[in-house]
Amino acid sequence: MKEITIQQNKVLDCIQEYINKTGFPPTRANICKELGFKSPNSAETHLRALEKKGFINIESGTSRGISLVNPVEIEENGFPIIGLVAAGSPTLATENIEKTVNCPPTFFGSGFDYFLRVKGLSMKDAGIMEDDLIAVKKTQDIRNGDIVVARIEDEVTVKYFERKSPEVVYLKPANEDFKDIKIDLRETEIHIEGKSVGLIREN
Amino acid sequence: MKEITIQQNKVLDCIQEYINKTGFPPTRANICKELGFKSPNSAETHLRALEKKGFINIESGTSRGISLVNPVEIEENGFPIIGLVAAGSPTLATENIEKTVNCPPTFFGSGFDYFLRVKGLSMKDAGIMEDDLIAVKKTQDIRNGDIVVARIEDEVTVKYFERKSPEVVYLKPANEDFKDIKIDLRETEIHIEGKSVGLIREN
DNA sequence: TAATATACTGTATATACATTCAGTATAATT
DNA sequence: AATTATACTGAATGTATATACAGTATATTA
Repeated sequence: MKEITIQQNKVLDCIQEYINKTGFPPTRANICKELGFKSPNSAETHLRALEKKGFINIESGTSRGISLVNPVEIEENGFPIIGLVAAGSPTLATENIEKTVNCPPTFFGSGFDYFLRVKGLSMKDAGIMEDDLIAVKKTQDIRNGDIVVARIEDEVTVKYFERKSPEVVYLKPANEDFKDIKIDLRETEIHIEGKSVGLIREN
Repeated sequence: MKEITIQQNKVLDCIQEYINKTGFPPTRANICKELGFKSPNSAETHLRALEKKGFINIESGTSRGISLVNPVEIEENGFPIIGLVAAGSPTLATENIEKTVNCPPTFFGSGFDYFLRVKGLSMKDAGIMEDDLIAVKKTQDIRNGDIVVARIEDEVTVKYFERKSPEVVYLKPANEDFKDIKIDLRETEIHIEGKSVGLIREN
């Protein structure tokens, strides 16, 4: 964004005010009237300068085709959506990323790392439905009752976490059609990928 | 604000989307192209109807002189959260806004207008839990099975919508502890505030 | 039964508007 | 010394656009 002159700034402000007042952008003639110009070409040249400097867009051949280029997104906050595949750890490898979602990092309070697309209805009673996006925070700081993204061997699941003893952990679904998964840590290895800190559903 | 027809609502949505997309309102021809009309007069008559009913203003003799009476675009990307109170229509009045959430307008596909904080568990089996935020799109274009924000008298609820006949509408909860609400339109007036197009849960 | 609202197609036209060309003038670069 | 950018007036022109008029058709209301 280059520097702007005083007159060009007046024109820019004029456009903004006109839109606020009427709901649609001004014509060249409108700008002339507002700023006291006597030729539509005065407005035209200023508009071209503003376009060249990146402050506005002008749709060619279109009446009132002026649109303001707002400094757009302050931060580019793209968070990846990862498909929850039955096998394998959710990785941030490009091939596993469906797309990215733009939202503030503080969207779900303390922060999160990625979205996981849920398959199945094992957490139905916790309000987590098929194809919902869980906001996952990578952490090992898990407490009983947290909803965790856990991996056993190559299987990744979303479940309630409950530690019964130093050796025994339960992964509990929120759906009576599914059974609790009991894990004896002396026999089976379990990896906690993170925990759910929020949810997004796209209808 | 009188009632609006489905076609008129499509035109209204079209205007809103066009403004969001381009920054300026559409011409009659633009609307025709978007909605598949073959005559500019199709758009014209709808516009006049919308003006008569108070949804838009039309500046006479002015190109693209359409402005929305209820511009939902409050800020760049700030969407208000409105508490679902038992009494009264959810309004965008300042005192009803808990806070605003920043996210892209296209977060849930086609766009939405505000968030509604859900009270109660009547939509539990649809994965809508207490204190969840429903993304609500103001529209009258409702189909059977849609989750709607409906108002009967002063009571606002979130339910499945199902029209049984021209006179009978059912509002169905997604929780066996709650009963279907049967509404005879000849006796009771029902206002559809909008429909749910998405959901956010903050853990 | 007539009148009105909705929902369109299709044609026509005055004018609102973008845009180019021709100038004048001053200040800042190269 | 020659460009280039800024800052305007003034006139000209093609077209983008609003808008009226003439129809067709269905549904609702008085």
